[in-house]
Amino acid sequence: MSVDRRKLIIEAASKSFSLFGYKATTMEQVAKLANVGKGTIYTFFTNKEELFEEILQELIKHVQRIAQETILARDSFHDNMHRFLYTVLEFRREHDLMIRMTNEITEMGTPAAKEGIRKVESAVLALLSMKIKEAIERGDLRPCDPERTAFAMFRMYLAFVLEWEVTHPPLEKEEIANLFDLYFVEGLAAR
Amino acid sequence: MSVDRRKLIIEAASKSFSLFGYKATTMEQVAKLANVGKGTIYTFFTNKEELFEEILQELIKHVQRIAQETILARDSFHDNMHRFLYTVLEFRREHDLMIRMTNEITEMGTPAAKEGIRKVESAVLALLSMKIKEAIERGDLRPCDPERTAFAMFRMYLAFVLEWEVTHPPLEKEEIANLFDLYFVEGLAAR
DNA sequence: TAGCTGACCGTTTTAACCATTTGGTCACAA
DNA sequence: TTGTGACCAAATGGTTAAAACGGTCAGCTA
Repeated sequence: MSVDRRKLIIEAASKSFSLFGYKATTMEQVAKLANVGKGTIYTFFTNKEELFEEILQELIKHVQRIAQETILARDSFHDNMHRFLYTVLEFRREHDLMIRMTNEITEMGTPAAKEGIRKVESAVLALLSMKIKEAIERGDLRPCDPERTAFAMFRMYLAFVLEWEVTHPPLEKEEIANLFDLYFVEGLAAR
Repeated sequence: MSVDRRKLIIEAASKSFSLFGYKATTMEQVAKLANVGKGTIYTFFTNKEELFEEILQELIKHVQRIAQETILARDSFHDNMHRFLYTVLEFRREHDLMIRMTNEITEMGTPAAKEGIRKVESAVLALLSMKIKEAIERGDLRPCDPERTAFAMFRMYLAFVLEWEVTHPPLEKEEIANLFDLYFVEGLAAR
């Protein structure tokens, strides 16, 4: 084997998807970037969508690994959850392909990009859901539906990190952590 | 005075905005529907935007009145808040003009419709914020920033009512109330 | 003559057109 | 056997003439 053409293609496509988005990335461009003939791409991937899917799966694994690493046994549930959610959203905010997909959704309505974001979020939610389930079994959290709880936590975080600053001055990382703690962990009921 | 032309115009425009949306509503169409000349509209409203604004203000007053009525002194904070939020979102789900604006945002990106939704939500948030402030003063809630709390509550409700059912079976009104209570009022911390 | 109107104006949007580019194939070269 | 780029139908982008639009105003009518 001289060179791993599959890997070359994935690297080229990944770069192009991040740089120009799904729609603006052409198979010819990918072929040129990877120094392979266009036909070669189709020996590894049935079509453009599947090539994108492959890169998406890598992205998901990446964010999952990063998120996993934030969970530290010695820390409290609150600290762990906050770090977890913040890491995921920082990843979303900083990773080129994520940024590009978000832009592509708002500017055009590219279904592939929409599905991409949805899949990443769904993977994160599954992981978060698992962590919540463990916390319940450990006795750190009250019994509750892990899936719904993960959904609620993630949406609230998303709202504070991405939507709040549309109409208000952005919140500090610390402030978001405190709000998360107050609303979700402690509860608002007067004691 | 024979007929209140201003009122005729507002009724016709309201119908058309609800039926076809902001962009697809033409001033000529409104004039025909109202049985007035096109020029007459411009004796009451400086332009299309102001005509829309007027109808939006009526919509905001309407949702505010309806939401206000859900607050009953004899009921608990939890019951009141839930009824409040649910009423607002039911209004959003059922009112023709709200539905049409939401569609217009997702299908095209009409700025007027986007601003419209934003204004209604902002008015609701202000009202909710006030109610939370009262609850804190009354001692029903812990001290917290009313604006941020209103934002968090509303976003979470929106997420459960509108977004959850994109990927899951929809939640019953009762279930949402319970989740709201568990996450927001009681808190998830093990006791 | 005050209130109302629809023909009219400059601008924007739509639609029809064609040239180019695209994702995907396959006969052939290495 | 593995890899390729010329090739194809389909999709897209650019262009431009025609239609439709928001907004105005001279003149009509009650």
